[in-house]
Amino acid sequence: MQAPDGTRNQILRAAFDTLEDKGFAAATSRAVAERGGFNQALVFYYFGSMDALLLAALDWTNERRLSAYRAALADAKTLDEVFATAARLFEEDRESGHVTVVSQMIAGSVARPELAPETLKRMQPWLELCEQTLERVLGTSPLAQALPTRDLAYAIVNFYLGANLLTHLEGDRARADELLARLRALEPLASGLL
Amino acid sequence: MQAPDGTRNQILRAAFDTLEDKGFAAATSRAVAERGGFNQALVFYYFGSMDALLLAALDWTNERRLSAYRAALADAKTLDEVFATAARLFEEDRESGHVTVVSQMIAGSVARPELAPETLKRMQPWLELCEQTLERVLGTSPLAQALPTRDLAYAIVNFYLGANLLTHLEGDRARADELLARLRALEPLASGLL
Amino acid sequence: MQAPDGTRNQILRAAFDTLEDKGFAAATSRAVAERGGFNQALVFYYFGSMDALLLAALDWTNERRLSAYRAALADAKTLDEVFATAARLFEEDRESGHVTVVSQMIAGSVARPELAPETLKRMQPWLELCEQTLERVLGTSPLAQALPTRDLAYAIVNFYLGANLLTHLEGDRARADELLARLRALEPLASGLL
Amino acid sequence: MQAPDGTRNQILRAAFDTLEDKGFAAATSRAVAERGGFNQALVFYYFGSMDALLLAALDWTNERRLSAYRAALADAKTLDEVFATAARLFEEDRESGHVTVVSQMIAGSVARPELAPETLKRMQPWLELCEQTLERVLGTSPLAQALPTRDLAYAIVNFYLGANLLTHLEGDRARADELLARLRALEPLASGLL
DNA sequence: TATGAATGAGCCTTCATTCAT
DNA sequence: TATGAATGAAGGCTCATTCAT
Repeated sequence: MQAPDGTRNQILRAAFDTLEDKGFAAATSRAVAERGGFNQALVFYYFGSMDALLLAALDWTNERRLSAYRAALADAKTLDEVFATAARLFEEDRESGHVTVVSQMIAGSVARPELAPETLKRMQPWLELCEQTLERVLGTSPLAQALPTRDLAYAIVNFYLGANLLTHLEGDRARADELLARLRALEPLASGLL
Repeated sequence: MQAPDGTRNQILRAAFDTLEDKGFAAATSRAVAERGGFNQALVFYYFGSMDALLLAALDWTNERRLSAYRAALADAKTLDEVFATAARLFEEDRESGHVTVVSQMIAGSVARPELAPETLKRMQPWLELCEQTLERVLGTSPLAQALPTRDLAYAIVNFYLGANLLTHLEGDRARADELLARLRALEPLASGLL
Repeated sequence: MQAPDGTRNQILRAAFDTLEDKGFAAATSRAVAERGGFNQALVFYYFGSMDALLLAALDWTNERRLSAYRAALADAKTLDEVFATAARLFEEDRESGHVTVVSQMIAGSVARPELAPETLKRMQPWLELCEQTLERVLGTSPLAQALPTRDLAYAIVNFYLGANLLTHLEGDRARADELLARLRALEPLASGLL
Repeated sequence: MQAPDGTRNQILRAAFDTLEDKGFAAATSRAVAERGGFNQALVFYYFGSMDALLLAALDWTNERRLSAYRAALADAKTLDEVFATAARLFEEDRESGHVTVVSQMIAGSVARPELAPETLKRMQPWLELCEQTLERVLGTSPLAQALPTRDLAYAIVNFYLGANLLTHLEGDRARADELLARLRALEPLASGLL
């Protein structure tokens, strides 16, 4: 009962973890196996190829986070609430390594073009969720007219990815935290524009 | 005078080109040598290691672009002019592959931690240039008070990197172009806030 | 009675088929299991090892074909009849893949020396059958005196194996068919020599 | 001066030797490197792939043997002389392992279909040489009319390949030698038929 | 009887790097 | 300055085989 498909999940976790703190180029089957403490051949037994494993790891984190986002954002009605919720979720993402894995997969897709369409496909739900949420909150406000929700969603996701890259490079999150705090402080101003 | 260090520059170019369209994980000494049409061992003769070459390539593009940015922005006094200039420069960056190389180096620094501090060091001038320019243009305007130039600079660079990742993944720049056009259209609004 | 050892035979068939059209070096337990649609471990459950399975597959086809040859040749009294019968049987062999499997096992025995004595043992009945048949038909004719039946039998089997190799390589049987037709046409000449 | 292209030839020799006494399925890059006493990666440095190396080894022995055959057969005018020469050349082939390598490559081409057309291409010169020689010696004799030289050539090559397989399996050449001696004794008879 | 999971060894190939020339 | 040759380590992946169930 407790852990059906235990090994498969173990591999998925190990792949995710490796991607997170060793990065795409170092996420080799050997590295994943070592991290997870299992035999290297199991990667291929369960997933067939490294590409498939990496994409499965992306799916795994995507699903987990998407449902968290959806659940949390469903209750957020005002811009204020959305800001607060998003800040918390984003914090969780960083904590869990989700954004890092996503950005590593995107960056890695340049070296491995076969991954690109698959990775892109997995980004779409985020763009849609972001757009829908903005639509609901901003509606037909002047701000949404100046910058359509579709474009704003794109900007936010871009920012989100870039922020992760830099944060990782810096090794600490102080500067990103500072920026986030500033942005949150802007919310009343933004709310005023509605 | 004729062509001092001709080969060295050739290698630099080849490394840059490879990073740009094959990505960090595929930027091997062999790939670079093949692209540039020279002997693989020359990489080590001139640069000592792949890490050093990659960083040198980053320096190379950084210097070129930084001086272009500095020259162009020096003349931009108003927010309007900065917007116009930045849009043109950014377009050049995308055209030349500069942003791609930067983001690949940043993403690759996760797999190769020795690169991280070096890569980070090479990002600082951009953050500074961005901040100084904002400072000059926004000065003590209300906008700069709500969002300090330092934070705004950080946000802009983040966005700039993330945008490149997604654009590369999508394979075409339509969506990024659209967003950029929208942002430019916001300038009068921003100017009004000053 | 119904289907004793159904699975065992299924494995045998799959091994035979795999040997026939993938060849010795590609006749892996996985390939056999996939071809037969059963679990890979069954190979070892029923046969203990791949070597044993391959030899069993050789036995299987050998037995089937040997009894067919014996039955058919028993009725052939004259050289004429032997020629006709052998041509038909040989055609069946090629159709069924028998010769291919035999030659693949022989060739593969170089890479896997443990197989060699076992494979050789399984070739003896053919040499004997061939010799006995020749003996019966050629008897003490001048031809048999010039080329003893034992040697002629050896020559025929050699030819038979080599012909299969080349035919397989060419991908079509046109040239072998042509040669066979020519040889059959020689029969009156040979009969005349008796 | 002494050994230009030394290593390349060393690899070729090692590949040939491995093919000869370990067989196709065991002719791995490691096995070849170990046999030749060089680094495994050199195989790929010089030949790019195992397939390419194996084919190069086939070329190597083919060229050596073909020129020996051509030189020797050029002087053979009568059937008698051809018989004597061929017997000597064939003996050399067996001594040097040439036939074994050829038959292993042919047999192995079943497992590795990409090799098949290349291997086949390398068999053509033999069929042609054999046919031309027969043509020259048998001319328009009754024997050549009963069994066209083209077909006879095909038969001889088939026999040649099959004989090698069986000989290898038996581990000693006694029986093949015996057969060969018998065939040579038939020459006066064949000459009589001209 | 049958199977899914697991493993250690080995496969071909590519890596960054060194070195003699 | 430049190169071809060479290497040990590591890459993804498949192998025959075992074992608990």
